[in-house]
Amino acid sequence: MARTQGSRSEITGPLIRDVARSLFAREGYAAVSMRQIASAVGVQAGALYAYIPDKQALLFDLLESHMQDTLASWHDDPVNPPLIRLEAFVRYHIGFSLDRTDAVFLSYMELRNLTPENFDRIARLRGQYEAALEVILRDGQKTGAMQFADAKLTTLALIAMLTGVTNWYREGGRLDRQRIGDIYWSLVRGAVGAD
Amino acid sequence: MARTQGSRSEITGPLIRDVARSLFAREGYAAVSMRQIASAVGVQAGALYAYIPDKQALLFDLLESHMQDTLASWHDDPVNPPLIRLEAFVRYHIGFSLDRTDAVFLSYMELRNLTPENFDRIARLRGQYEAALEVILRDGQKTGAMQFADAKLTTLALIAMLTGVTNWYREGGRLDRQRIGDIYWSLVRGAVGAD
DNA sequence: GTCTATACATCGATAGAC
DNA sequence: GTCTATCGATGTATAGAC
Repeated sequence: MARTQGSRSEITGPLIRDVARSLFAREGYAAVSMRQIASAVGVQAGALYAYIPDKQALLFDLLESHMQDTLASWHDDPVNPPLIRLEAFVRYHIGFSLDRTDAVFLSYMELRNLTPENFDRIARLRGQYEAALEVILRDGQKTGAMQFADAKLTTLALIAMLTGVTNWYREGGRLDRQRIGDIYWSLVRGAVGAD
Repeated sequence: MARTQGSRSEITGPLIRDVARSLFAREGYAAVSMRQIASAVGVQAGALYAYIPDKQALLFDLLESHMQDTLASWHDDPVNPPLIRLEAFVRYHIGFSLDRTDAVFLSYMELRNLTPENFDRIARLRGQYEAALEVILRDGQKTGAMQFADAKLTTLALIAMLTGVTNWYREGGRLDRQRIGDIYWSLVRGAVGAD
């Protein structure tokens, strides 16, 4: 199977996604042109369409793969005490989010630029992730290790709080990741009445 | 001072801002055209430029006036105990945000579409608002009414948590505003170690 | 697989009539 | 103050050569 001259499909495909993720995060989906993406990749605009059907599919692919990664990388062990599981979730969510700030940003910033069908699919994945935290909270409530008024609201409140880290964190800043995890865990522990 | 025929400046001006705020929030600044705004207002696109210099100024005006409203409506009384002041802030922030979900959404969603100069001005206003919460937390820490590791991080974490309400709240939903305020206040009270 | 070239729509903003 | 008309730039996407 001879290679076409100039063919670099094995790197161009992923590169398009990397470039698009970065540009979308920085300037917004609607503000970024296909020409701009192509230029950063190092090809002409027309060449992009050998890899993706259209711009919308590119955005959806970025959001879907991010949500699937997020779900697939989280491992909960219901055998452990709820507080141990909650601490693991907090540290996982912060670490995972800080490793992919662009994707995290896109995943709640560009939902409105998805078609209704694509939006529903992403919302479903997001719901699954929220459920992963909610089940821990409900278990903790059951065993008496945690105390709060509403598991659903607490789930949404905690995820919003944790995800907010991506808005201000800068590599090499005042606090390292371990310390940030410690601080947020103590906030969460208090919020769920586990002191 | 005779009115020009067809002139409706006293309503068209504010209407442009209302329409733009709503459209920008729903579809994003970059995705909304001036023709779209004009159509929703009920004029032709060219007429918009009698009220605003350009699209960028329209966005900046929306964000700036929202941040100034947010700052101007908040009243803190340093004489009160820190926990009382914190509860007031929590309820104020939730209530004020839910009254203006579009503006709140824009104010952290469209920052990247501001020119650098405009961005700096909005960031400065945002910093003032964060400082309003931070001073309460530091006072609470001083008096021993609150306990947490880092006042700056706690400030950002709490604001992210509270603002998140705008992402899921729907009028006529399962919980009314009073109840939502109660639930979030108990989460915050726990987070700052005030139990 | 990538290029050049281009079709066709739409963009922000302006000019001049009324 | 608003209209019609339009400029010049830019948008997504496609066609056909190599």
